[in-house]
Amino acid sequence: MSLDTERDRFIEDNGLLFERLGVTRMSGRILGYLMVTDKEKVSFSEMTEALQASKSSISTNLKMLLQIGFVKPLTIPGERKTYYMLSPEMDWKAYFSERLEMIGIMNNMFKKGLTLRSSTKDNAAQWLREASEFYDFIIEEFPAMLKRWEEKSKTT
Amino acid sequence: MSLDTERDRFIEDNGLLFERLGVTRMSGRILGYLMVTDKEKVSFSEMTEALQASKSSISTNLKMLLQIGFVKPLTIPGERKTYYMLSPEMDWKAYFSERLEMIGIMNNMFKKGLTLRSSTKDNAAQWLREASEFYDFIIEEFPAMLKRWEEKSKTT
DNA sequence: CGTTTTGTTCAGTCTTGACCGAACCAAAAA
DNA sequence: TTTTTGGTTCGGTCAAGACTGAACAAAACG
Repeated sequence: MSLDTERDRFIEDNGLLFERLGVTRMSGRILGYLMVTDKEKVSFSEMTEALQASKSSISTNLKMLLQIGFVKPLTIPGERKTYYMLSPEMDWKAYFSERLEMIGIMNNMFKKGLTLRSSTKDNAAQWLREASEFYDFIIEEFPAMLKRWEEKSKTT
Repeated sequence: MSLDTERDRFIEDNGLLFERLGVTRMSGRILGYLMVTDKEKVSFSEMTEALQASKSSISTNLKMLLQIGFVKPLTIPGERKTYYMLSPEMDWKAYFSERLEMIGIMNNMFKKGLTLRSSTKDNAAQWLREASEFYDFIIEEFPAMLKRWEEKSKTT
């Protein structure tokens, strides 16, 4: 298999993975491209070219990736265009903390459900309490875990 | 606000939440209904009635919830129908472990990407390495965290 | 046996939203 | 000023998949 088709395959696979994760296929392709391209920085038009996608799709999805912090813009004096690269300052800790918010929302549903029940002793109430206790635990432990990461990565 | 519309609101909200999480709205409604109903067990037809949904939709989504382990079937001697309830043996630990697999798949992409690169020293390679190290860390730490939960919940 | 109850499955519909093309805009260049 | 470049935005299209309804099974009942 040629190197390029293997990379192309990787890019498409990443698109499909992102789709499974609930994000757009195109954002996965953009990130996949940035992961395997040999260019140290990539312009907007190079993306539309490489991925054979419309400017609007690249624009929208690239903006999302910038927003999340996966990708960083890079401008050069005397050059009009903006280049893009995988963000060297990517903060995985912050990213995961954000994702943790969904856990919190789910937990709120459990607690809310509990307040809506007539009985607080039957099976459903018990179930909700256990669910909420587990989520409480996760929400409590996760920051400590991320802190351990901080310590560990600081030493390298 | 009447109690029932508040519960109905909760059920719909749970549907919308599940949708955000990438599962079907209907599965969220079913689970939401089981969370707030006062019945200790609910039959198939009660669900179609309560949620005003088709038998096929209930059938499909209920099967999914049974599969994940959120819901448990309950049969009664001398009765034809199957009843359903929030599973008293719900294993949150196992559930979270399953979800962790997505992290593993993402991590594999990072590692795969790294092998496809010409250079292992440039920014993208560095980015991939850091990403993978972080995911390695999570995958390594999570089981210990779940074990702590085990210990903690065992004492109650 | 038929009939009724309980649920599954499958073809079709309808909605959502990702993506495209074209119009548009801002800034630099000419 | 006019033109070119780089990118955004907006309306429309198209595909995926969630949900429906109807046809189908299986098992209990009469």
